[in-house]
Amino acid sequence: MVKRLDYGFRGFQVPPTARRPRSTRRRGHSKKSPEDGQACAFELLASLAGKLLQESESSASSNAIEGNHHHAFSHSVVEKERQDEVRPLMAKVVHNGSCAESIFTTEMESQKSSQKCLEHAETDCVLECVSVNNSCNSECWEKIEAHVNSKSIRWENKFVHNSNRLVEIPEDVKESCDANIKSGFRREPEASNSGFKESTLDNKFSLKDPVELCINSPALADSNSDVRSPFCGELFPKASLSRHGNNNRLGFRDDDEKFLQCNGVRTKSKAFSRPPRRIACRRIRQMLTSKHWKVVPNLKDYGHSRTDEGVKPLYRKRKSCYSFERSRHSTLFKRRKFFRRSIVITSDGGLSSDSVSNSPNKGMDVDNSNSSAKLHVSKDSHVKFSIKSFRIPQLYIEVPRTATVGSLKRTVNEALMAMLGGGVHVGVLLQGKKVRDDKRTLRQTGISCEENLNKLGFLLEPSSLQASPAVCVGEPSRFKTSQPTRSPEALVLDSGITDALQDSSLLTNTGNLVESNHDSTSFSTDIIADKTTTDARALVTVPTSSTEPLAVVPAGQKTRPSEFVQRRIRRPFSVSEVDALVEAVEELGTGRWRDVKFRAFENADHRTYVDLKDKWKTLVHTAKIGPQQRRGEPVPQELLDRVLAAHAYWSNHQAKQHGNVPKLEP
DNA sequence: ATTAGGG
DNA sequence: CCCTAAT
Repeated sequence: MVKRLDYGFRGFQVPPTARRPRSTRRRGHSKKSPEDGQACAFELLASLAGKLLQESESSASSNAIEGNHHHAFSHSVVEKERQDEVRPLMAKVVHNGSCAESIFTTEMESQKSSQKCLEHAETDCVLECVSVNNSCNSECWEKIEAHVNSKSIRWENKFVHNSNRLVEIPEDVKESCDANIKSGFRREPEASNSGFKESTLDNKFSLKDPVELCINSPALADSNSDVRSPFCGELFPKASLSRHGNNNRLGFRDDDEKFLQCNGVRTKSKAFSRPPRRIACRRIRQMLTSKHWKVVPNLKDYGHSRTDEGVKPLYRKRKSCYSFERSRHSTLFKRRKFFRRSIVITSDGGLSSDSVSNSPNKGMDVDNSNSSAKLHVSKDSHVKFSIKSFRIPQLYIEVPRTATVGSLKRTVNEALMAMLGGGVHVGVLLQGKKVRDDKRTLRQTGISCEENLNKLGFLLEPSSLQASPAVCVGEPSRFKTSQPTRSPEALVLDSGITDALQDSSLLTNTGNLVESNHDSTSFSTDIIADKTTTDARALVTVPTSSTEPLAVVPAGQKTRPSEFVQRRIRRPFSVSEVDALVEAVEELGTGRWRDVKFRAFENADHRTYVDLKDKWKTLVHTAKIGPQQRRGEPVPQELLDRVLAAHAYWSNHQAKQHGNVPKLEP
């Protein structure tokens, strides 16, 4: 039968004239303003999470955890493990069509908990055990240490390297430790010959695949950063979490970088942004991008060695997030991309309008320890700061046990980058408290007092605005209602973390400082290097010299970091996405990608209309070649047939507009 | 900002 | 996926 061309391939009501003038059309970006009413699942989840955690913690002492958390969730599962063991709590929150899920692990702070630590201390699994037992406090640690020492436990089998602690788990404790491997990661120059040999974890762990690593975690309220917090869509493979709960685990990723289908949930942490913070963030950026400053990357520390073939930065912010002063700040963007990876620490000159003077390499006293920030007040009334290190909290990663250490590093790096992707906000801590008033002078704040020498701390927090770009992926709009999720998101970090971290430090160097602003799960800022103060949650160790990596120097004319733009992470289209695309094209034709985008991928910020166009191109190609030649997730032949049909139809349609004769519809 | 195509 | 030219 002959189709009326005006109605599209499938006769849908899509009058050609329906196209609004560009000026009135919606912007290509699907992002909504932070103010728009749509509730943010993340936020919701975050609050619930906090509540949950509090509850569990408070009830833990009375051994009455069970059954206390059901009410608050549409779906809640409390999987009880062996008495006294970790109890994973799975919470799923559904709100306005969006859902977010997260898994929380609570533990009983019972003696047995400590007992367990000790028990494991007899093996080479101390670290892991600590991870298992969130409640393992310093006291517990001391016991462990004492125990370890008294037992003269052998550590040779441990796969340890400085802060990179990948521990080999003895056969007899593999089971109990399972996925709770505590590891320390340290950002270090790629070139550093740390002697940390790349090795396959395969033989090191006997864990259920995949291995999940929880890197530090201030408060539950977050995402992988960072993984930053709550998640949406499908959860991790049950198998991986069912038995052995992890620490607060909010993110995940699968090896194929498939995406997590996050129904209707915006990845962007719009809900987390707060005006003040935003302003501060902007301020920082301005400062960084100001003509007076330039960031000089320490290439060695870049983390992306050319020799590593598979390095695929995945956060790379881009236009896909249509929003954001794209054209106008394209240049700035590139810079940001660069900054994103730079944790600027010190420099000489002024760091703030208060004309604070930072001087890192001045051989300042960096004595002992915990406090990574020190200051000296010189006679010239200038205060010099030396920031020793920063710590990145809360990164949740999941990798197959067959992953190599190298890939693990990359993953961590990616997560890190994603977390910092949106830029950072610098906070100042004094006596563990945030100094919020930017107007006050150092003197007024007491920062210039010698007494506060070791009580100063700096923290970097993710900019909630565009933090973690690649976390939750939206589903094609047509799938707004729940649709079974097939593949977990590639990167686990999630803007959600942003929220969690909102008030907790993302990066902190406070030694004896304690973030006292965050209620729930306040995390210890103890420097892990000091075992006696190790906090189970602080899995990331960023010992000493962390300032080396990057430095800010007075603007020069050399460095041209903008060349470090990375390629976006590859995200194969899922069948459902292809289906959505095909349907949209059938209706709209092949020359209206922008419309297709809105029609079927409005929520998938990572799919640009160009992506869709490209995908269609490849789909047409795929449909033409033999099934054996196709690669990747197989696309149902039925869909390919439709692709071909639609392609033919619209080709003719277009041709017809040029005077050719329309064709019959298949 | 979009579209169309080559790389 | 990226990049560009042309709209």
